[in-house]
Parts: sequence; C-alpha cells; structure tokens
Amino acid sequence: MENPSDKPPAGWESLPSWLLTQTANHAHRLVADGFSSVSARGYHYRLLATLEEFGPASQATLGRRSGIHVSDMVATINELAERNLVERAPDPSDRRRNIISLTPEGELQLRRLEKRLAETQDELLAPLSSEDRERFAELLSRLLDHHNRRTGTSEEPRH
Amino acid sequence: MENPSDKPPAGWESLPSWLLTQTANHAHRLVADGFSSVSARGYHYRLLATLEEFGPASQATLGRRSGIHVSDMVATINELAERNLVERAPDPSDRRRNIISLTPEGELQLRRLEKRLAETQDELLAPLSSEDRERFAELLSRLLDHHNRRTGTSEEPRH
DNA sequence: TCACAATCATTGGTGCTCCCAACGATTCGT
DNA sequence: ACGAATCGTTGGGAGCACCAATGATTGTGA
Repeated sequence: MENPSDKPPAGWESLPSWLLTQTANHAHRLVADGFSSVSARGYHYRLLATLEEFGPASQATLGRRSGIHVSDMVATINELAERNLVERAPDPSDRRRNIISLTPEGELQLRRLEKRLAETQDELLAPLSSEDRERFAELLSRLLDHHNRRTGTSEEPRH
Repeated sequence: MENPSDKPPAGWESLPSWLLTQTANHAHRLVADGFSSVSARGYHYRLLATLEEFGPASQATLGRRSGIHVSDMVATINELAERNLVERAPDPSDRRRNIISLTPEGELQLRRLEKRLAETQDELLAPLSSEDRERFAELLSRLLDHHNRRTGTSEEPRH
C-alpha cells in the first residue's frame, strides 16, 4: 500500500472479498514481521508446528498435514535443516522416504515463533472486544470449513 | 501413511491470523477464477474501477488511489493498454506525466469484471446468513480501518 | 536566475505463498 | 513379474506487495 492521499476511493472497497483479503494482508504482514525477527517465515513455523504435533514423518506426509506443497517442502526442510532445526534421515524401511524430525534447537525456535505469533494475534485483533473476537473467529471458521470442504482439501490416504 | 488421520492438525489452525489468511486465500482464488474467465487479474480490475471512479489521471495518482505500487502500475497499464482497455497519453502540461484514461472497451470489461465479482461475493459468503454477512463485513471493516490508520499513513501530498 | 529538491515513469530486482509438470528411484498391487 | 502408485527433487510460473535507482522534468527558494 502506498499513499491514499486522494480521498477514500469507493465501491469495491466495501466488498467482502476486498475487506477480507486486505485485512489478511495486514495479518500476514504482522505475522511475517514477527517471524522475521527470528529469521523465519510462515512455512517454517507450519512445518515445525506440524512436526511437534504429529511427530517425525516423511516429507510427503508432512506436506499433507501442514498444507505445504510437497515441492515447497523440499526447500523448507533444506532451510530448516541447514540451521539444525530439523533433521532429515533416510527411512530404513522405505528407501524412497526421508524421515524428518524436530531437533532440540527446532523446538526452541518453535517456542520463539509461538511467542511472536501470540503477540501478533493481539495486535491483529486490537480493535475488537473479547466477544467480537470470538464471533470473528467463529464466522471465519464457518467460511473456511465450507470452502475447505468444497475444494476437497483433505485427500483420503488410501493404501 | 499408517495414520489415516491426516486431517486438520491443531493449535495453529485455530489462530485468527490463520483463519483469516486461509479464508482470504479461498476468497482470492474465487475472485481470481472469476477474473481469469475474462483474462484479467486483480490489478486490472482495481485500475479500471479507479479510473471510472475518479476519471483520467497520471500513473502516480492512480497508484495512490488504487493502492497499486507505482512500479506495478507500469506493467498493469501496459497490459491493459495492449488490449485497448485503457489509453496512455502524454500530459501536455507536464511532460513527466502520462494521462491514463478508460476506453469504451475498458468500460465494457469493467462491467464484466463487476459481474463476476458480484457472483463471487455470494459464493464466498454462501454459508453465512444475511445478518452474519453484515456482522462479518463490519468486523472486517473495523480491523481494516484500524490497521490502515496504523500502517497506511496517508500523508498529504505537498500541493 | 540558478541550483537543489521533488515528482514522474520506468527498469529490474526481492520475498512469500500457492501451484504445476516431469523425472528417476523405489515400492506396492495383482 | 509388471504396471501402477508413491517419494523426493528440480525447475519452473502466477499473483500480490514492495524497494532502489535512474533520467527526465518541474517546482522552489535564495
């Protein structure tokens, strides 16, 4: 965004899709700023959090769990492994797979990221009351759920 | 995949910033799909709508009005001008400037984009009642306003 | 009036997120 | 045993937001 010095435009600025994406933009900026203060970005957090939540797993599985595309997963793991926040080891029982696991340093980093993230939530929702925040989250959840279902976000693992 | 429960993990998935950005993602996809059906993208619509709203202007002014960065404005105008949706003419009174104006074809295209956009809003808000939609928009407006003030810092152009 | 500051359009980048196609290697299903 | 499926990897692209620097032009102040 630059310099809306010329009066508030109009029309499209009141469309839900506009309000939503612009607000999300602010949210993303806030989150990204918090993360970048510890040299991380969204994907790093999502991967670390997923690892802690479900434990070590293959890259493909992690991709499904975190919603990160498998091809982006490679770079994300590279970046984290370079800093020893994550470990990439071959799976002895399936030579196609790597088993990715969280290191102690990775856990520490995750703690830091969670802290920044929590601060960010407050900053993001600053103008909203406690009840408003709840309603806001509820509305978003309803929308997100609906659209996640529609776009078949979770594929059945068949085997 | 020994664990068929590759579903919504937890924790971070309930954070407002996550709900917001992911929902915005769906919104963006819906909007983009609608736009792409007439070979356009967000910037095109924003520029065309701004032109109709305020009339012809220089690229820098359009950038301020639409929130499109001036350096992205160049490409956006190039793309629209190539299809005769917009006209780029030198400003006789200031040889630094171009005056950008909407062509009749541009207006037609704008009508098409508005139509797609209107359809998209309904798709986006499908699971919400009329009252919910209103509350949703109101909450988003409050947030957006707050953060625009904090960030957008619109300074007056020194005459 | 003349030098300096500011503005304008343009170029050529960056970063993040999401997404796609194709590849060799490996394992599974039948 | 053979074809189908899965895994990691590479190397892209789209879209949005943002930044720095440049040459041309215009404005301003001393």
